[in-house]
Amino acid sequence: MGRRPCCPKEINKGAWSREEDQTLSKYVAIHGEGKWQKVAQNAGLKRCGKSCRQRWLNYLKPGIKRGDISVDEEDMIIRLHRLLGNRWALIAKRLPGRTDNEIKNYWNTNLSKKLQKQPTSPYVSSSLQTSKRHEEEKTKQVQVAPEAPRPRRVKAIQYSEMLENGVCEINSPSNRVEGSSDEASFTDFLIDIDQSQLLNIGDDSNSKVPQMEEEDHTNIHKVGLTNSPSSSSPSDHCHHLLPDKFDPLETLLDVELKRMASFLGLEND
DNA sequence: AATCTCTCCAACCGCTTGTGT
DNA sequence: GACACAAGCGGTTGGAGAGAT
Repeated sequence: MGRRPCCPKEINKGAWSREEDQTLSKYVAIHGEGKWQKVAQNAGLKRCGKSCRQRWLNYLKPGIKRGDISVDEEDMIIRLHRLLGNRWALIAKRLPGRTDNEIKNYWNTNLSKKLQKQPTSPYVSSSLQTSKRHEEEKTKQVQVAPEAPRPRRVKAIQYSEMLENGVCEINSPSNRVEGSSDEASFTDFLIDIDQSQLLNIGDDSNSKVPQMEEEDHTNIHKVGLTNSPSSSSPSDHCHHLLPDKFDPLETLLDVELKRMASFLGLEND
């Protein structure tokens, strides 16, 4: 009993023809994205649903930018990679119009080689190195292990009110384990945050993170470090649903990206 | 001109996660 | 809780084109 094949036997493989692209584009334009297996069947494409999805998302979807990755984008990729490791999808979300596949390919074909040639500051692009302003930055670059711990995916998160000492505790309903202590489920959830990366951002004494942001991620730090048995039970606090999905990783990214924006003179973006 | 080697990138593949029943 | 299915993700592969010999 092997794995059930995800695709019919009679499927096309390899490069997509113009006709196939048109067929897929028309179908998605009419019926929308999703249900990719049905897209493949209903549109009359002899393709695997996954293949249709990938073709659409990486190539046909309106707004996809192709080629000519700018210096700014390159810097962004380098810095995001330092922060996130090989989480191409997350990196791609921060680069409008770029796909995870393209960024991954660009990294593998260009940046990884480029950075290999710069062993002393592996995460600083050549453009950055030429800038005096970036000289400081260079000394601060810390290489992230390629096998940096993978953050968990987090859905809706509840958090308790700010405590008197300014510590915010986070509770994730989806991660709460029946029968386990609240502390355990907290710890489980908090693995989501790579503390070394947090510290990497936070201990940057030279960084000019605006005060508000400093407070923001200080709180996140404390979330990760306040998980002591002495802390009061989360059930003691009234929980509030955040207005929107709150993703600690996103918060971290925002902090880092604001730094980047300021760095690149794009503060108003 | 022919052949080989290298580079790039679209596409494939297997695994994980989310969701519905 | 178990299962099935869909979607998402990242590593890898293979073909096309460019450059070298």
